[in-house]
Amino acid sequence: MRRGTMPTMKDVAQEAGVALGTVSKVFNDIPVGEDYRRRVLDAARKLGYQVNSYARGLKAGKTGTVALILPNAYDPYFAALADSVCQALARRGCRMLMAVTGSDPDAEQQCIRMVEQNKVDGIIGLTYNPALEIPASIPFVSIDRYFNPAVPCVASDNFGGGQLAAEKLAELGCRRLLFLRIGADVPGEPDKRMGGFQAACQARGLEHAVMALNDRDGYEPFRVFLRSHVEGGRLSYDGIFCNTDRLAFYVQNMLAELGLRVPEDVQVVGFDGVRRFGNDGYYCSTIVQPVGQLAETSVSILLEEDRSALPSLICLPVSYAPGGTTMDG
Amino acid sequence: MRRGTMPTMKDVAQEAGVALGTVSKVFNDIPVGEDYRRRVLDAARKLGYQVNSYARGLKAGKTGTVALILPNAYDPYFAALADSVCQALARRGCRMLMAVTGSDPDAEQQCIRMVEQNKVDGIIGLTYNPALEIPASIPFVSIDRYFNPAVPCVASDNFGGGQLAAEKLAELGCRRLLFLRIGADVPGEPDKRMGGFQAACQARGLEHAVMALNDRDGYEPFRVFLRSHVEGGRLSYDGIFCNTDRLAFYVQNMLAELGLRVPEDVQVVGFDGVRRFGNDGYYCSTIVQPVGQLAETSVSILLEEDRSALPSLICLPVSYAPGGTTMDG
DNA sequence: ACTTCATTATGAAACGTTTCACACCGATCA
DNA sequence: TGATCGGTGTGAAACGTTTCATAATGAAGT
Repeated sequence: MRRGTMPTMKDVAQEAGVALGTVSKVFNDIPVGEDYRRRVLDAARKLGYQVNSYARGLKAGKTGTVALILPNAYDPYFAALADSVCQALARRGCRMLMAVTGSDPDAEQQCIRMVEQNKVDGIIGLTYNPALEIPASIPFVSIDRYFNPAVPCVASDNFGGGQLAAEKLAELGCRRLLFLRIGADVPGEPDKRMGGFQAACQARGLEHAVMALNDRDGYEPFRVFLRSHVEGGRLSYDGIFCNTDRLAFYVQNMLAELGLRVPEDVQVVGFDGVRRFGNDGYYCSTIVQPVGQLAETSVSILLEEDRSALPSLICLPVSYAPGGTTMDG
Repeated sequence: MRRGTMPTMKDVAQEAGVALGTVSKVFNDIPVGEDYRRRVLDAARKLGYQVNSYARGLKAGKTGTVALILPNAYDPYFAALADSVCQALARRGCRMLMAVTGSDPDAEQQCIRMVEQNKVDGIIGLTYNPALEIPASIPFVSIDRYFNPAVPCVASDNFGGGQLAAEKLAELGCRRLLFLRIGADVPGEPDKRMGGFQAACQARGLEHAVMALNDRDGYEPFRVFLRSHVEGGRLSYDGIFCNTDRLAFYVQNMLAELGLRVPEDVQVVGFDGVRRFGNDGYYCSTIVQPVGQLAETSVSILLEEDRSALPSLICLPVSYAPGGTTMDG
């Protein structure tokens, strides 16, 4: 074998006294006589051979790499997702290429082009651009965004989560509910949280109101809104459902400013189930998204061989967890 | 051009009426006549051509991909680091391959083998295995771990951070300081936090004590320790420096349990500068690590062409930020 | 003993780049 | 006018795999 450079399949073939194709078969789990297999593996071990995945990627098209496109990597929900996806891929012997977009539609499109050129085996995207051009040549799974029936979407049961939140608040004694929503105007899954909430309120004949804001508006209008609904030291609502834990976190601070106690005066439920820093609890009472399952399901759909009959939307069950902002502890 | 498949350089060359090598030069920023350059770029745009990075990786060895190896992706400090590294790489037109190890030394070694086979241009690692075998063929930059002078390490000024914490607490009126440390027994940079703390205490003639625990011990022994040092409703210490914000977060809860008020009875300073969930503050008063600079510096050292005279240790300045657990707000 | 057939190893071709020795061209100079 | 030379475009070879048509082998049937 040539020195000073990584050994190649040819070197292994020579060392083992077999043909090049035989070595290739061994490393691709294609049946080969037991004695041949052994000779190849021994030679490979002896030389410290490792498959060059770039040569493989060039010839076979399969690269064992999947791209994850996220708005950012530091928000706890996205961070948890990235971690889970990375592990789910590792279990299958795949690598994760990560790209962050800052929620910018143009950056998202550019990321897709970038990973397309990188010949990944698939893309998992949590994106904000409904007009995203997805190359037909690369399998794509969308998380939380149901843009297009042709693109499989994996999401939590957002409608059910909205219902659950309203029902929990009602059970805990709330009579006048408020839904607070912040986010981009994406026609994705998360909007269904409101639908579920409203449906449950109507079914129970509960008084309820809704206030929705766009990300770029910031949280300030919520503060103004809440202040304007305080009368005689009491808020017109006794239960608030926020569409993210982050919003619920802010709302707690706003309520404290107004001299309102949580959960005694107002109960608050968030959405996401993001763990607290210390990982020993939640930031608030919340509807917990099954992040691990979300990742596992996305990966298995993405890597599914038979792409003829893929589901267009998979909803995963959510659950409720008390976190100190409701009367159940 | 052949249909139903991605265009290649050959297609572009044909379309533009130039040679293959000329197209290659254009896409590698090698000088070429202006008219040729234009013809090539026009043809490429028309065909929607994109360089196949696997073919490039095979021939040239450069892949434009860098691996980041982390214990996990969900801890806020690691998440922030991952986000920053991803952005720093993107600015340079590179992609980030992410691997998580769960702090397991064997998993770390396996990750290195995995990315080695993937022919990355370099590895940025935050690892716990001091005996890690790093292939000489791949540039490696270590974050926070100064294992080996031959491997460049980028870290915060941990010694200075320890000093700063002690000095701040002293300035704020503390007289009996306690250092609490948790973590793996890695002989890396973070241990210097204690050194700096002790040096500053000695320089000022301050009474001080230290308690250090291994990750696997959990936080419980700290609780026991603190309880045993309460006498007559007062703790024997009036200032606590924790080696991570996470620990400081737990310590706050423990102190509250003991009926001690933070910061009135005891002031607490953490380390890391992790932002709170809402990103509008810190979890505690803390020594802030310059995460963005850490990432930027690591990447630029990793991608440095001239590898003959690399620094073996780069210390980046830390700063202090009040976060509600000290008397300065 | 000869054919047939299934099984399995073989090695050349191809994947899409980069590189480099070479050819070409116009300019400079004796 | 002819030789020399720097500059620039050309295209064949090489990178390390996978694939596939072919050859070799051995077992079974006549």
